Amino acid sequence: MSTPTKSERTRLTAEDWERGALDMIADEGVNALAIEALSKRLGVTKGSFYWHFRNRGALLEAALQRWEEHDEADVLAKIEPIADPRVRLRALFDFVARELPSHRIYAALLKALDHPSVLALMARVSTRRMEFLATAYRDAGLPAATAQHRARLTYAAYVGFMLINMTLGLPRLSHDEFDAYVDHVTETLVP
Amino acid sequence: MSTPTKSERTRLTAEDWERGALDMIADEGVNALAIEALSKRLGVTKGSFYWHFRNRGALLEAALQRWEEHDEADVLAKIEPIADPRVRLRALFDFVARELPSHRIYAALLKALDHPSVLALMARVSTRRMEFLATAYRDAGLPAATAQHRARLTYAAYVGFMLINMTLGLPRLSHDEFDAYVDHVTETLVP
DNA sequence: ACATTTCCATACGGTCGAGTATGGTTCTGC
DNA sequence: GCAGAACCATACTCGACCGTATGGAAATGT
Repeated sequence: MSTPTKSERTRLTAEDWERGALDMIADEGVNALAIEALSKRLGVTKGSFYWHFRNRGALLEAALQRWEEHDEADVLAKIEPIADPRVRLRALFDFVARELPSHRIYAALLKALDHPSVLALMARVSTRRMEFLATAYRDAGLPAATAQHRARLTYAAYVGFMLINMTLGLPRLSHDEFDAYVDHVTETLVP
Repeated sequence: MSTPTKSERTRLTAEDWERGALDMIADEGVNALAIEALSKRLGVTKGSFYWHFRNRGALLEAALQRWEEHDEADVLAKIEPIADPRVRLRALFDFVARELPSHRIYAALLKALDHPSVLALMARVSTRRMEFLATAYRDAGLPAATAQHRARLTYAAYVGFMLINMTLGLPRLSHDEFDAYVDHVTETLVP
């Protein structure tokens, strides 16, 4: 009855390191991602790490790519099929409320734009999400140019909100306040 | 005819170090602010630095405080007296277009929220600016609660725009595109 | 003019974390 | 049940900075 997926005392794989790296990023930020600290967290030593990866940058790159492909894509996958643009956009904002691991990582990455890899990733993600929003607004009947602007504004509001509420240590909105805010935003931004 | 303000071969003061630090932050980011590198930049050695400051943290703290008091305050000072809220908000957005040193630093700080001092500063600045916006919206006739939400939304859009356009390496908007965007934003957000 | 303060150079010690070298242990195929 | 591969531990080196110690040069008062 050996359960190899259980994290008891089994040997590690590259994927384990990547997941561990993402956990660590979510908890302590990108700059805190040190391989010796992560090794301790995983119950091994550096010797293990340097068998799986060439160096620290390779791990970060792999972890970010994993996040981009999995978590990031999941968000759009769950929202994209929603037909009504109003509901679709509303769903997008609602995602921010829940403290999904994906969003915790997003917020952590927002704090680490110093790093070139993180910067490049966020640039890709941002353009992708803005295009998604532009499509939604066109579906809602806005002319192309207006939809483009509104998409930019909406994404800016989104990322700005993430920054203000999750990244900065400002007093968090209560549940009711957040609902009222989201209502206000949808009324203001969604045609 | 000695011109002591000229940066030829004069001795340094604490203020010089603070300004130099801000320049360096604007150019290469907060994490690149190393005292030996800054010393070289200023044409002296570490020995000078440790006469003026206790350590690196003290310099960063002083530089940030300087920015907060001077550059930061200047922005509001120029905008606050504008009576018409529409024009006032418009002016605020217009400031983003110009590559003022103050904004370059703001963008650099946005990339370094990992650092506690930077985080605390940005939290202060954000609340201050949001309150400023809330006042503007109340002056424009919005009810208090709505004004609060709209202020949050506007500031989120502002900081998000800074992030997308200045911090991330995305293709910058042309002058015309920017104007069109600002028009769209003011029409959408300003009552 | 000379003493004192102010400012800077040089040289050193100390830390933190990345990366390497090398050998030991555990798995897997045959 | 052993050979080779996969995985990990231990013990280093090395570079980048921070911070300190100390003496010298430049300004400034008297």
